[in-house]
Amino acid sequence: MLINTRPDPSPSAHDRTYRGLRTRIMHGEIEPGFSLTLRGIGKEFGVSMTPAREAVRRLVAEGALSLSSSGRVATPDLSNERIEELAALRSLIEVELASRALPRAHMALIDRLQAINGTISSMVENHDSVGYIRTNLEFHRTLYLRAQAPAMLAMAETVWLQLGPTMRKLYGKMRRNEAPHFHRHIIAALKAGDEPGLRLAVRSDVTQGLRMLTT
Amino acid sequence: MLINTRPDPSPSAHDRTYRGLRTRIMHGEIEPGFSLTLRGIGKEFGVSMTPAREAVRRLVAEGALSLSSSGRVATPDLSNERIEELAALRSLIEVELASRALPRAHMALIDRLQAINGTISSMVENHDSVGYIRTNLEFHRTLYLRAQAPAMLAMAETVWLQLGPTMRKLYGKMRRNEAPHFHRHIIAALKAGDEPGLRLAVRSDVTQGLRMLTT
DNA sequence: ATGAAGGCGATGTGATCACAAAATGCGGTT
DNA sequence: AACCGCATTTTGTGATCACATCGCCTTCAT
Repeated sequence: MLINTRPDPSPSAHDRTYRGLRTRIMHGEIEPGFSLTLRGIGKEFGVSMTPAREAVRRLVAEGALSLSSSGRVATPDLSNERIEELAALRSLIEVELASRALPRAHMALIDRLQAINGTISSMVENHDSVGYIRTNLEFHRTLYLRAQAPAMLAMAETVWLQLGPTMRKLYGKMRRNEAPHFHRHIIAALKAGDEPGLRLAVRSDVTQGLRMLTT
Repeated sequence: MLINTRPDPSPSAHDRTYRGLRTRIMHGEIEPGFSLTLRGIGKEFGVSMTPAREAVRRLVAEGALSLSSSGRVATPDLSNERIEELAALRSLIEVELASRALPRAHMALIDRLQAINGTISSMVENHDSVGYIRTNLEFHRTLYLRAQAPAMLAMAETVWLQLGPTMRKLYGKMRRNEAPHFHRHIIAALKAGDEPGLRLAVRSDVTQGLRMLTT
């Protein structure tokens, strides 16, 4: 063995661009309605227009970006009806994922979830909204990974992506010092092996935040 | 008024390519594992490699095509676990869509569903498997459109797309003359305004076909 | 006859270019 | 001072090209 200790030796340019944009959108670093240009994206990631276009097309296909009639690309400004739909989808899919993860949830997983929950609290104290969103998603993803259902998890992440820019607005108007309330219910239900309780806790956690956006 | 009676004056080249490939995949016209080339796609749709690449990237993002490590693109050959996941997703989302469509389902809609059901029967008689899949999806889409939930419908169509090539195999080994059995249950539940019955009928209809694939 | 090695063709990737359409800003008019 | 029209600039689209890589097939040696 000689060189190349990196796991992925050469991520293609369009993939780097895609991933970069994706995390920025999912973590709510871009406000809804913000408009992007292909040349700007290319310049930012040091690539030409071609990979930038491919990354944008991919994100448009996933609903993370919206394409105006003239081809202009921007982060979507969601209507209340669409937010309600996406919240319902989160609830449907994530409750199922949690339910499937429950029989496989050992103590080590619960410990990790509690540690992540602690990080979320510190994010709240530091008023770091992007960090809050990122760590909150990490909490959910850590749980759902145990479900061993990659297609469902991908679906859930697609919904997160669509809600990303809107999340920013949500946690902007959220009252501070509000720790992740229902996360404790989720952990308690996991410990007790209480499936109905887990379903209710996940549904509540997913629904609570989005509800204050549609009013 | 002079020219241009078409509703869409100039669908972009990549969009025509995308739509063409999409319907062929969703309707099961391509067998699982079939491999495609960008130049071949471009030649088929009369465009250059650039729009073909964009269409392919979009379809890969939706899970309709899979990308090998070397960048080769092919229709995915789904594992049994993935088929089970996608069937569960269909069940979750489509039951919700049907439930939301129920209060808006008037007699005209039920008549149209019955007409589509008749077309499905004729497709079965003619041994037209592609026509069967297409008309079957039309049945579901017609119902779900009444739910007025575009994000959910898009999600459901993404799942259909992923199952498209696999559907071909299913209806190949399905015994002929088997009319759409649970569709009658769906229509009956719609007429009666029976929500639990509707949920059960949709879940059964979605699950029955996929079950014989995973065995 | 069989297996390996080398070469040739096919294929994906990314950059660049020409072009059309849209947006922006400037200047003139009322 | 406000508004309309035109020109300039910006931006997306699609085609083409150069290049690296992968696969396949031929060919040669054992």
